[in-house]
Amino acid sequence: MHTRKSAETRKSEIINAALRLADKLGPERLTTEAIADAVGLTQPGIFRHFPTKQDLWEAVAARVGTMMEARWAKAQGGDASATDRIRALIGAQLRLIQSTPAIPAILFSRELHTKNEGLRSAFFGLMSRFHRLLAELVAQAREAGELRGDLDPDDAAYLIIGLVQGLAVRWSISNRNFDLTEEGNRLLELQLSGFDPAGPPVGAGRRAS
Amino acid sequence: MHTRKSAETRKSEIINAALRLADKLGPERLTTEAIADAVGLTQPGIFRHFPTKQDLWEAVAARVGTMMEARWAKAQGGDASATDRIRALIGAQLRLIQSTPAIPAILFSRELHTKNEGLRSAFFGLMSRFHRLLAELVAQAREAGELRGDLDPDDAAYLIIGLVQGLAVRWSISNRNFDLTEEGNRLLELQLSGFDPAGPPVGAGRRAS
DNA sequence: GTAGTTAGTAAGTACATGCTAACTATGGTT
DNA sequence: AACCATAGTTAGCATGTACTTACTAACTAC
Repeated sequence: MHTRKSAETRKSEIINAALRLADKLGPERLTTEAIADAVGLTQPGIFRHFPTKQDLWEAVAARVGTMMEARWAKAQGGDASATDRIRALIGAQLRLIQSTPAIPAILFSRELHTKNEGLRSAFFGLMSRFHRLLAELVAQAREAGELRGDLDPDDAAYLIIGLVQGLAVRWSISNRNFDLTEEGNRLLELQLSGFDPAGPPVGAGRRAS
Repeated sequence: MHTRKSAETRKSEIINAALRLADKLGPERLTTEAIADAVGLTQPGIFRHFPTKQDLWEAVAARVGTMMEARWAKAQGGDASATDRIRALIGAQLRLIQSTPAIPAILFSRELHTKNEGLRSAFFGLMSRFHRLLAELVAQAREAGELRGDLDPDDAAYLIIGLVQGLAVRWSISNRNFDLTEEGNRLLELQLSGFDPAGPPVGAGRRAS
């Protein structure tokens, strides 16, 4: 009756389902039953692959981590300017959020973090790495004269990350009624224009319109 | 045996406890039992004051709403420049978050929102009003020549809100190991410097150090 | 083809949690 | 001082959910 698959593929399926459902239901309301249904197993079948639900969450976190790092690495490839690499990095992050909207939900779920210190620190580490990456790019761009020389790379990176986070939050609570990457690119250009060494566009001192 | 208080004060105590515990446990893990313990009642005693838990959440949301609007209004009073009113508004918001850290947790809790459409739209409305307020201040500052004339007030307001949200998130998942308002003020100054019509500080075109 | 391993199932346990029902006792009003 | 509206209690129900146990059937090695 039941179709039998290798543990590897099943684990992967379960993690995928968890990511999909964590978005649909919210991370805390994600039950093993819901996952089992989605994946075509009985509820206890989940525990064949993950001894506890916490283990499942850790696997999900690991998956999210590798997804992110892979995209970050790819966005760094090539020999574009530092500023363009910032654009690429943020673009990659926005596309990832768009394709896997559970990520911010999990990342910022207070529930998971209070219950699960391991997850909290894992995500904190992820965000720290993202920040470091961005700050380095800002420093490079500054060095290359593409950005203001008085810019603190750490703070500039925080502002850019805030842009992404604020956008993700707004996207989520607005029921996703706008295009994430489009809006994100516009805001990023505005943010970068504020970091421009040449100052704002010509004629910006007084109202443009 | 039990001390008996007026329904008014008890309701207030319950809401306070809910706010404190929503921060400590996460909004979704906040149980009526925990609230009852904190307030010195038995668990069913809560239901004497709020027929359902949803009613409690709505009362909490209303409280948060009035808290925010009161602070916003106060931060607007006086005859400071538009830019300084932006500083005051953001400062007020940061202090509110610092004194009531449950607020971002509740505001962005996916769980509450999926379960409770009323809350979702209430908070969405709150955030929209905040954004409108900020955007108007930006527009005024632009009009007064304090900010770049090419600035889109809506987008600029989104960036500033992102700054606050990103900060709140980082503060939360870092276990609050930095001073929120201090960090916030520094980042706000950086953000505003990017909106300055005069461009970046003198000598910023190349590395300052 | 038989034996051992393991993915899967059925049935059920333990416990948390929102909520109800029936009763109790406090404290302001008369 | 008696009254009584109501804040509060005790006991319990219904439901949801992580996890267990004991078994079954599919795949794999010999």
